[in-house]
Amino acid sequence: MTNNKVSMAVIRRLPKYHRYLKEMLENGINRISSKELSDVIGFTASQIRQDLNNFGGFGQQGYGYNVEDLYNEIGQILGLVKTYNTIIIGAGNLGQALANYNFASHGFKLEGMFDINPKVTGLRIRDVEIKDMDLLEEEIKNKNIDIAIICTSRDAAQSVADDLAKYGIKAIWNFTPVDLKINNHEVIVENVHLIDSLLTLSYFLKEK
Amino acid sequence: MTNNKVSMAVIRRLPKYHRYLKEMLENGINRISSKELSDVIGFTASQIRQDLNNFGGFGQQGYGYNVEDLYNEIGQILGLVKTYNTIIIGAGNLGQALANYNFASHGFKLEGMFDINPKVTGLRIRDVEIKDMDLLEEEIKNKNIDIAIICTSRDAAQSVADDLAKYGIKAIWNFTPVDLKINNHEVIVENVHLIDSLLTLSYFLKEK
DNA sequence: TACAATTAGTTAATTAATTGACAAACAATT
DNA sequence: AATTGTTTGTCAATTAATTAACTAATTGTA
Repeated sequence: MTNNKVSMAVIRRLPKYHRYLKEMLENGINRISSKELSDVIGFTASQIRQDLNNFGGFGQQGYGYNVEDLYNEIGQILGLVKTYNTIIIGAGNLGQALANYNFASHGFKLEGMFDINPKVTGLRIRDVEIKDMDLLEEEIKNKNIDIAIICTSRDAAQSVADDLAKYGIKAIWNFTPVDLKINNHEVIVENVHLIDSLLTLSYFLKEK
Repeated sequence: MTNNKVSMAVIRRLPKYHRYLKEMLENGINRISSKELSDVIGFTASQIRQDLNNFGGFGQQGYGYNVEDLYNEIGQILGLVKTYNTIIIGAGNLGQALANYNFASHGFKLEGMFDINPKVTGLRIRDVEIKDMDLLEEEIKNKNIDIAIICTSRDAAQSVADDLAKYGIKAIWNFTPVDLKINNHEVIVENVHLIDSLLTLSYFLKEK
C-alpha cells in the first residue's frame, strides 16, 4: 500500500483533501469523482488521481470515490487513528490561543502547558494548568507526550527544543520565528512561520 | 529588474532569505557567499543564485553578497518599503494573540479590531479598541486599511471576506479553516491552515 | 441483456524546478 | 603588476512534478 517515497508536495496536499472530504460528508455527499473534486478543491482531476494512487486504489471506475471511505483512508494515512498527547511550551498570548483552539477534535489532546514566568504558572486554561518548566521532563515521560508545541520567545526556542529532544519527545510543532534544528532525526520538526506567510502576502500586494 | 514570471516556489523562499539575512546583519556578518548561505539556510548554493537572479544581480564575482544590501533588496522585493494598515476581524483567542504579536516591527500596523460579540467589543488590546462589525466599512475606508486578518469562526469567514472585498480591502490573511474564495482577483488571499500543518506533522509521526 | 456513458488507474508526455558546470569578473596575495 | 583563488551569473543537464492520454472496469439505461 504505502509504497516507497511519496513526495512532500503530495503529503502537504493530503490535509486539504481531508478537509474538503469532511465538509462533503457533513453535507451528505457520499460519492465524488476526481473531476467533481477537482472543481471544488482546485487541483486537476489527473493530479487528484495521481496523488491518491500513491497510497492505494480507493476509487472505482465508472463510479468515483466513496466520500466516507476516502475520508477515512486519508485520515488513516495522516495518522489520525490514535489520540496524540500534546503539551504547549510558552503560555503567552499565542500559547494560550492555541490551547483554546480545538485540536482535540482532530485527536490531539492537550496534556499540559509550561512556562518560566511565575505570573502565568498556576493559571488554568481549559482545565490545563500552566506548570513550571522544571516539571517538563517528568511530565513528558509520565504522560507519554508525543508532540510539543513551542510558543516561547525566539531566543528560548532552540534550547527548549534541545531539551525536549533529550526528554524523548517525538515531534515538535514550532511557532517561533526560527528554524529549529534537532540532531536526532527521529524527532519530527514542523516549523510554522507566520511572518513568512505575511511577507508572501505583502509580496503580492506590492505586485499589484 | 523584476522580470516576467517568478515561480511560487521562489517567492515562498524569499521570507526565509530575509529572516536569515536579518540574523546575520544582527550578528555583524556583512559579507556572505552563496556557498556559506547554503550551509546555514539549507538550500543549494546554485538554487540561491538562481533564486536571487530572478530579481537582479545582487552579488559580485569573487566577493559574494553584501548582507545589508541583499537584506534591503529582498525587503524591497517583499514590499517592506511602506507601512501597511491592518485590522483583525474576530477578537477571540487567536485574534487577540495575533494583536499581541509584533507584526508592527515588520511594517504592519494594527489599526483596528472588530467583533460581533458584545462581551469583547469595547475592550482594548494594545491600545486598539475592539469595535462592532457595523463600523467595519467606515473604518476600512477612513483609515485606508490594506490588510484584513480574519480570525472569525469558520462559518462567518466567507461572508466576512465577501464584505471586506466589497469595502475595498486589498488583501486578506485568513486563519480560519476554510479556503476563502474571492471573485475579485485584485484581492490577495493568503490562507494559513494551522490544522494542515499539524496533520503533516502527524503524517510523519505515523511513518516512524 | 446489451450498449452507451462514466471514471479510475496507469503510462506517457510535458512542463517546472533543481542542480551542475563553466566562463567571466573580481579579490587577495605575492 | 602579475598571478592565483574565489565566486557570481548564466546556460545546460537532470530530476521532479504535473498534465494528458488511454485502457479497462463499472454504472446506468434502453
